[in-house]
Amino acid sequence: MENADKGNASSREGLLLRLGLNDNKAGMQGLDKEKINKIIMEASKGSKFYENELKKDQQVNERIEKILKLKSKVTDQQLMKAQIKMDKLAMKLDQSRDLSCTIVHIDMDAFYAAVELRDNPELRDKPIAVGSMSMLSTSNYHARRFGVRAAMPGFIAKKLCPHLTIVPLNFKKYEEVSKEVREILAEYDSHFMPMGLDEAYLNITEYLEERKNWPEDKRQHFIKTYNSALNEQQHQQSTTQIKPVVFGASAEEVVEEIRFRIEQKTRLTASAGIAPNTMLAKMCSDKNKPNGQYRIPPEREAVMNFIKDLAIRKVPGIGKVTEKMLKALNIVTCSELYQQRALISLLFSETSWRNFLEISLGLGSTHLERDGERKSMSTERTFNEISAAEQYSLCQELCSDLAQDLKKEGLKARTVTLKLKNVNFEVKTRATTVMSAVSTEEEIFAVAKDLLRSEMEAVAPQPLRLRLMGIRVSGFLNEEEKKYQQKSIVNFLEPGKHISTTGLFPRKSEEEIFPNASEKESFFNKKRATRQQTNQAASLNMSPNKQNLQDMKSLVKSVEPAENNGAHQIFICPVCFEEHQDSTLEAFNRHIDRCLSGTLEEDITDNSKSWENTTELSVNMEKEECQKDKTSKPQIEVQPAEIVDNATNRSTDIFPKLQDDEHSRESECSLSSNFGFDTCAKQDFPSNVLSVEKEEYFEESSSSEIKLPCFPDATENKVLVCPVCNLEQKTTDLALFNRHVDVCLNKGIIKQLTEESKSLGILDRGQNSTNSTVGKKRSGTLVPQSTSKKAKSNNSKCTIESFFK
DNA sequence: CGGATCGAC
DNA sequence: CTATGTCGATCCG
Repeated sequence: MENADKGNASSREGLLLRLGLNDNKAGMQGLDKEKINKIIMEASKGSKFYENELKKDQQVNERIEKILKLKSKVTDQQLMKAQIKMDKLAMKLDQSRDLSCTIVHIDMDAFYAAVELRDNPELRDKPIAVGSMSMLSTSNYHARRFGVRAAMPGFIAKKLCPHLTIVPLNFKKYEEVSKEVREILAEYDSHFMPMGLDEAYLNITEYLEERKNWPEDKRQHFIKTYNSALNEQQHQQSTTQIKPVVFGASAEEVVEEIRFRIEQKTRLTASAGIAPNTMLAKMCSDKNKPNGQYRIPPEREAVMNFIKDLAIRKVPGIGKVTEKMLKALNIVTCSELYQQRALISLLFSETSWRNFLEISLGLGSTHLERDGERKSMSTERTFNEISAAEQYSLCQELCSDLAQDLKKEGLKARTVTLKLKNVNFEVKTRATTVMSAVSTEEEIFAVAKDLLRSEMEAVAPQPLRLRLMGIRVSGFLNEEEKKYQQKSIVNFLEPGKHISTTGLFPRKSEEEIFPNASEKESFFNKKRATRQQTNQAASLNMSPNKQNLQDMKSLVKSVEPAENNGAHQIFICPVCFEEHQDSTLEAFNRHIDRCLSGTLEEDITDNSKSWENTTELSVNMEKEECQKDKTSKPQIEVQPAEIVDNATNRSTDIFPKLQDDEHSRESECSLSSNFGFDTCAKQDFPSNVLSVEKEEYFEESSSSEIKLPCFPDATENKVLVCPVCNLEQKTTDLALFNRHVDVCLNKGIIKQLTEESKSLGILDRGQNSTNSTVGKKRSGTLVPQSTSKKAKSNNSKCTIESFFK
């Protein structure tokens, strides 16, 4: 589905984006951008929703300020080091670039709206949107000219476009159509990956190979012509298959064929992108939409060209917040993202900057991984404010729905999360992980209800004023765990009983708080009445408070007389899952304690250990176990460090003072900051100055014999580019170059831009933007520390306030 | 683990 | 009147 905000990077600021303001290319019949913005603003102003948007926007601004503060503390040395690190990585990535795949992204045009239009010819040529007065899923292109977009509430859309027809959602229909489309897609790639109902990725690499040998008749299709004046049945009769069409074997023609067949079969159009990886393919499908396609040929240069001036906002995974943060760093396009790689690596998390680097090199995944196992399942509902009793009922209903879904997939979950959104649109989530996994309505509700109650108590005596409630379950048991779960001691606790990690104090029962809850809303009550019976018994509260510990003890003990008079009670340790025939509870407890402490050596008997201790411990234990599993993530290394030279095994200072010639045994290594977009340096740094982790260093040095890739238009042999100012140096003399770098570092030489650099277009926008737009739209272009501090403060301010004027 | 946030459809 | 529902990922504490 189209994203309301996408393609809108040039719009003023984040908030406007969030509200769905958009540009209107040449609004012939529609509204122009100014009008659209005004209307949306008027409709939004003062609403709770809007207030909350302001708040969120403010939070983003605070994040930006933090980042800018961080930036101002970055030293030139750090930057330089980072530059080298990133260049090395960039080169490595570039070297392993895989252009051998042909990935296709298919995107149905205005899908829901198109389906509705197809089935309702009267609506043709009218602006329509699919959804409700409170939320639109999509709109047709006609409506978009009025600024009506997906994710916009219908009532605002109506203000923008009073003649707008809003059609309610028909999910079943869309699913059917989607299925028809998928049948076609499967012929080209049986492992294609659907993304929602209207999009899919295909890897047609293999298919293309096969098709090369196909005879013409296998590539032939027939055109059915539809007369829109006829109805469906008449179509069937009147369409004789006449004109044959033959599609070739090239990627383009194959995709033409796919789109042709989709249109023939569904009478709906699709757009498509063809590229060597998914990221590019996705962006390509956007390029000639609607009803068009675009291909990036599998050449490095073509990729780089496409990426070059592309707004980062177009990149899948970069949303409005990231866009705004990068914009604060003066980064709007992908080449700017590349240029700032050193800085970025110091300001963002490793996963983020690695991602950014790959984006800026036009890299993406070349294979379609089928989605792994489900991680969570949830359901949520928005409603008008309701009473506390109704909130409980609703909660139960959600649990019921969820339980049904869980049943379909046969899943059991360990974590239950309650999501609440209050009438001010503030969202809160509260979660508990239980020892005994849950799957039935009662089990889930037993947990969710406690969470809900806690939240109620937190604001009491005020009621919780909610507009949305949701329940999510996660932490699913795998097959093995499901078996264990049946055997283990937790089964002694009745299903649904849980050991809460929160709420260590006794709570009032539900009835205490809402004495007449069951008398209030009759409609909820029928269900409720029946459920409560089953529930009441099972969920009297199992938080590990003292009262409940009693319950737990008695639960365990209660099993004992029945079987064998307590003589040889069989317990299953909740930690190691082994069976124990301890004669007493204490003995068993000691075992658990040992298990928990990790030592199964002979115990130092401690009779004071109680269930209380063990249960608390076992909860903590569970946590620790989980944390052990997590792979510790590597820290970003900013400190000047030592690195051991592979060959000589001696420590060398890492700071990149360039060594003189003789030491530079070399492969080619770029220090250029305009890697891929402009002329690049091909001079290697001596490897002992490389500021990378050791492993990487070794890797690199072992591969340093093989030829490193050339960048597209790298022409001359030895062009040195200063890692500080990003400029080419005319000299090839390392000593001279070093001096330049030193000067750069010491004095912040950035202003001294050479003319040829300008003409190459490798300059930062910020660096030479002394133009007049500053203070208007693009206010506060960020300039590297040395030149302007005013710009910075300017920047953080240019948000909503300016809009109000 | 729990909570908040982002991003996509 | 009237601003979604579901899911995965990531970051921080």
